[in-house]
Amino acid sequence: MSADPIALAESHWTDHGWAHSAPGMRLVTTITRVQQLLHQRIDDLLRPDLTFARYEILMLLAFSRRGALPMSVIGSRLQVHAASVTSAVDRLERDGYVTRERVESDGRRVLARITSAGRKRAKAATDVLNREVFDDVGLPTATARKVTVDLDRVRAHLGDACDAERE
Amino acid sequence: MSADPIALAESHWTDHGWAHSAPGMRLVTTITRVQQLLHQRIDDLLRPDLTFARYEILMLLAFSRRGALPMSVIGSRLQVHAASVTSAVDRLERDGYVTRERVESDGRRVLARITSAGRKRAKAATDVLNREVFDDVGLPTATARKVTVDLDRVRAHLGDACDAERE
DNA sequence: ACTAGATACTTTGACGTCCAAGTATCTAGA
DNA sequence: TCTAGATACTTGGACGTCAAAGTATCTAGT
Repeated sequence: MSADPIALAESHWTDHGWAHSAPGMRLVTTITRVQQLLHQRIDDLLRPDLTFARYEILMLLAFSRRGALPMSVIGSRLQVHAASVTSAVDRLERDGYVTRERVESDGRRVLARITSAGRKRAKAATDVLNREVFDDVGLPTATARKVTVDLDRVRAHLGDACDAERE
Repeated sequence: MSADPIALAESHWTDHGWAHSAPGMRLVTTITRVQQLLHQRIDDLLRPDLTFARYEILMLLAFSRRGALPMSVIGSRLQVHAASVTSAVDRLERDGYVTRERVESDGRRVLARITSAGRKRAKAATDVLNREVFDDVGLPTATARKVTVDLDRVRAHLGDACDAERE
């Protein structure tokens, strides 16, 4: 019997009469585990002043035309809750990578703006992540692309608007 | 241009000269997003008394020979930090699904034991998750298996001991 | 001109993640 | 017999997730 906890769980599923659900269960658990490993690795590389969540916000701002975006747009683009954006931007502001300013023409809106220290940190973080994570995820590029296409179908199935719907 | 935030990010990556890293970045971000969607869906189905983390512990105990396991074994099997096990078992105990008892022969060890209410809840939760998530993840079974195999290679690459190492 | 409803953001709280530190117990070796 | 080092678990804290609620601002319609 395998020592892999996920393979073990699949065996249990089958033994208990849920063979039909076992492949789906194994895929879901595997996705959860891979995400956990990736995030541990990425957070290790970005420590102590960045996490993946904060890094994503910095990159979004770095890519934007004026280096600033309303908080609601950040939440929408990263597909996270407004409260999560508030929390992460709080820390980026604390560390001097971002500033916040109210939009004069619409008092409801807050712009998060990347600072030059933030741009510099974003660049350094990207260099590390490209080199240590993204350049080699353990699959040949063609396979990585194929897995992404398949996972886009899972995203579409779960309600995400993504490119899988255009195929 | 695509409205998919992840596809957009890949375009930015390529535009900034990081084309080599772009497929890896897209896969990593897609895995993160799929995991987020899956967990939102699963937690919605298990609310209000279970989360995926707690459900996994219940299933581990339900599958075990005596319906009880030391906390350290739970952490090891689920590959989470001991403090996370403490937190989740606290809540399972609060809700009457699990009890805790110190091992007489080894005072360091605490056994978590599933109660009959816990078994019943685990069964009901499995029925719901099998029907609503695992039976149809948006991919044909053969494709789901193939993606799992590929993600196992990513796990192995990141240091997990799993079946990918035996192939 | 006014207001109900919508939008934007923050705050509070629960949750589970990990890290670091603390407490309790066990054990191999001297 | 004793103790240093190891093991097991809990606690405190930071973090980011979401839900719910609160506060502030905007706007379409009357």
